[in-house]
Parts: sequence; structure tokens; C-alpha cells
Amino acid sequence: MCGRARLPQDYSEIKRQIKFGEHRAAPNLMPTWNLAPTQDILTCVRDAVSGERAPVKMRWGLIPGWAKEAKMKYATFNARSETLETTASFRDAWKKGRRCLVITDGFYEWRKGDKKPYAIACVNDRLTVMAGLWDEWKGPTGEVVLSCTIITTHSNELMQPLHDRMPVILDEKDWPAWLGEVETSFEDLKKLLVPFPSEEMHLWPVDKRVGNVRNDDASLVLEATDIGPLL
DNA sequence: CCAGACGTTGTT
DNA sequence: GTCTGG
DNA sequence: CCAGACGTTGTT
DNA sequence: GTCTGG
Repeated sequence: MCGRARLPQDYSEIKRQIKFGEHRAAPNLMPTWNLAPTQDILTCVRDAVSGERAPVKMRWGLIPGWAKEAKMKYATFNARSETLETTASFRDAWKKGRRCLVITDGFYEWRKGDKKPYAIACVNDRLTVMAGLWDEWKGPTGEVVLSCTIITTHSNELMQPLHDRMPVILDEKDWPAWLGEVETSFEDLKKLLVPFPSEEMHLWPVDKRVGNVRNDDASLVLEATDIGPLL
């Protein structure tokens, strides 16, 4: 992974797939196709009070509670699944069960070597829902910053030609466990942090314009075609 | 003991 | 080359 | 993640 | 906050 994600523009589709209540539809979330770390990304968490799924915008790049500033000097937009439990920046969120779903239309990946950009997404127009962790940072003046990270694992066959890492993508059947809707041991949760099946994903080449995050219009995603040649 | 780090990806 | 901004 | 900046004096 | 290096 995984420096860029594509946010969905169709929020009725989010509601259908994530099953947000109508009253929690987060109408203020701006559609974005080309999203980078430090920007706000759409997540889904289990509301501690109501127990329901709630959409929350969070800064992409986890800021641990102990950080002196709400700005990290090192990369925290991805967390390696292999080292989550012990890594200083992520272990608190993990132990506290601060897990979230990161809701995207897919993501962009630049092939190692020639930096040719591709879009990658789940098949059948399903949202690409990634496993995330979040944390809360409180500033001296009381400001609160919610932030998150996307967990990575090794790549599946589909993505191997591009990259040796990919985000952990969760099938709908695993959302309840990840969100804490059903009691799940840490041991079982870790078993979810594996590559998504290649057969359930597809990728296609996209214009180099995607490399500049300020190019953020619908044409970046409308050019979706079949897998196409990788060379 | 205190000071300083605390991270990932990709490295033709 | 390395850091910052988006 | 990639793209773009990377600086100073002096100040319409 | 907590761990590591010196």
C-alpha cells in the first residue's frame, strides 16, 4: 500500500452496504476520488453509546494519544499487521480495541519500478472496506483530533506485480467482529489480517494525472476498464 | 538514571 | 537527496 | 502515496 | 505513555 485511496461519491450506496441508519448518513462528507495521508478519510466505527455503526471522518495517519503535536514526524498512515501489537504508535489503539472500517471505492497503487499508476478495487461494485485502527489526541486547549491508520499485509497474486504490500480488506461477514459487534478474541482478530482473495478484486491502469493529488475529478475513476495489460 | 524515539514503503 | 504539502 | 520545493533581502 | 540506548 497505500498512500492513496478513492472515496465513494455515492453515499446511498455506502448506506446500503454499510447499513448506516438514515439519520447517521454524514451528509457533510465531501466526495473525493484522490485522497492522500493527512487528509480526512471516511471510517465506520461502533458507537460506544448506541452500539450502532456510525460514520466518522478521521485524519489519515494515526496520531497516538501521547504525541506532543497533532502532526507526526514519521509515517503512520499504514500499520504492518505483523507488528501491530508491539509497535509504539499502534499498540495502544490495538489493546483498547479501537478498530474501524475505512470506507473506500478502492485505492491507487504505483507499480514498483516504472511508477505506472493503477486503480484497485473489489469486484461487483462493492466498496473496498479496509481494516483500520484509530486513536484520539487531545491538545492543550482541549481540541480533539481523531485519526486512523490502515493495516497492511503481504500482497495477493493480483497485486504482486505492482507491490509486495496491500491493505487488509475485510469481507462483509467479518465487519461485525472487527467493529466489536460480536465478542472476538485478539487471536481471532489477527486471523482476519490476511490478503483479500485475488478473484474478488480487479485492477486497471489509470492516467498519470492521478499522481498529483490535486487532480481530483470524476474522470479519474470513470475510466475503469477490465484488468488490461500490466505492461 | 535521563534523553530520545516512537513508521512505512520501496530502495535501477 | 530529502522534506513538506496535499 | 507522489509532486514539488529546496532562499534571501527587502518590501506595493 | 513506554521502551531503548547510552
